[in-house]
Amino acid sequence: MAKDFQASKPIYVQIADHLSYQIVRGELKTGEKLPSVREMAILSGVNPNTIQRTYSEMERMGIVETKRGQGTFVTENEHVLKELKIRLQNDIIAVFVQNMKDLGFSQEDMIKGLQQYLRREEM
Amino acid sequence: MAKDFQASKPIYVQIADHLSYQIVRGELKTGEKLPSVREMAILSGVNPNTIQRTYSEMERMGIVETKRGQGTFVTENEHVLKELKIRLQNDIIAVFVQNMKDLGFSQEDMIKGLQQYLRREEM
Amino acid sequence: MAKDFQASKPIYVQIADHLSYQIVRGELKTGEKLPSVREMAILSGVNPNTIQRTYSEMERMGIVETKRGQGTFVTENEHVLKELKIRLQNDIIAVFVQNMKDLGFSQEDMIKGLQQYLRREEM
Amino acid sequence: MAKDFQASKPIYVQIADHLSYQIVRGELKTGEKLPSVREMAILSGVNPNTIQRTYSEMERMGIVETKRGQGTFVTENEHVLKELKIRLQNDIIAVFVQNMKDLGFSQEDMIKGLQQYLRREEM
DNA sequence: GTGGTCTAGACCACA
DNA sequence: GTGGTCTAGACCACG
Repeated sequence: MAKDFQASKPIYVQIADHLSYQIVRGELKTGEKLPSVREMAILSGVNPNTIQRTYSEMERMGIVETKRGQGTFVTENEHVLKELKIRLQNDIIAVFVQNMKDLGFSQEDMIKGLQQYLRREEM
Repeated sequence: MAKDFQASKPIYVQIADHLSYQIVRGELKTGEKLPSVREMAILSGVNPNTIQRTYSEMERMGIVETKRGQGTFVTENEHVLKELKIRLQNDIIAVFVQNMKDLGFSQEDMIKGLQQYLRREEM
Repeated sequence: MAKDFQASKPIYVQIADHLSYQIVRGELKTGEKLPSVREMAILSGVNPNTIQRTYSEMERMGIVETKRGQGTFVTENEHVLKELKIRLQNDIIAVFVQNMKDLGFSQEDMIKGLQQYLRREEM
Repeated sequence: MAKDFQASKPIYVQIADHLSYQIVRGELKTGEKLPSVREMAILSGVNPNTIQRTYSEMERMGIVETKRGQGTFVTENEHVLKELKIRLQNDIIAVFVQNMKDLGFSQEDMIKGLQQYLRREEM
């Protein structure tokens, strides 16, 4: 037990997630060009191949579209973006629920705890 | 070089968190003896100094008590444990709320999303 | 015009197609273990990374399943294999029809030509 | 090294096939002059010797006729062109039948599959 | 052993 | 310039 320090997701997934967040939040707008593979590699401090894989995965998921010789662009398919948002939301909730469960909280506790937290924050 | 995505928390904090979780969940019971610094270091694959720091921090927070020549024990102060649970819960909720905010969800959305998720999971 | 000599598909796709054929023809049976990435790399005379990609793609398509530390296996999902056969068949027919069209044959000609060919071959 | 998958046919044969297709489809008309060896070499990005060989082969098959000092022309012998078309058609069908066989389809399956495909395409 | 990830550096096709 | 593919060699986690 307890040997999984740094058991982080693959870098190419981390970057994909990061970009997905930016897209969902509108920081990267629909149709907008992403940094080129090489640029992004420098920005992220990783090898271009890793970014290549990130972009490939995102294309496979329909989040971006690549045009040879032109670049990689955020899809304009709103449906895909909506699904993406739902997926990301689900992941967040799943982590939350798991953690709360681990702490021994019931479902009711979770909702109450969240409501209290939000009420406090509002003030 | 250049592989430090998601700059994880210091190892000694990670271990402290991990132990705190175990305590709150009752896997480590109140009054129970923790593994010695050396044992824990081997279990965690970490330098004993790191564990020393973990235990010091936890003692500072009142979560554990060390008795010279005997070892480190989970506190029997129920109030502290209760506070600990609340603090961990708070951290989880804070992360959740931040992530949901980043995705552009309102407070109302968060609660509704959570409720839906729990309802789905129940089935 | 006419500059696309050797415009062959990527090697990793060629190998995937080759394996798919073997699977559909039953030379690689359902549940059977494929050669390891390294073995296959030597057999094919390519870099292990290329085979890795081949296997990844095939897993993504559900044709094979990989078990960490054990190997890569032909799926036992008959439905997927059926779909695969249909897809491969479709590809073959599409090429055939395109070529025949290029030669100026009508749809009727294609069928008649095929029937004649088969009749001749039977004898 | 080791990149010769799908050992493609010799280039001079590829070019001959390509020209034959154009002739059969009427893009190169009977009696029409083909590009000179040097022109064709540049167009194809190939050594003139290779084109020379292409033209020689095609002459041997009676598909073209070369006139010293004038150039190379598509034959006006309709019979040869007819045979050429039949030969090309045969090659296409042979490949198709072989591939379908490899996939485990019977002769009946082939015809049915083709008919279905054409019917689908019509829509 | 297995597959999975990553790097470094190369060449290609497209525009 | 762009993305796409491939190689060579390395390290990791899993069993």
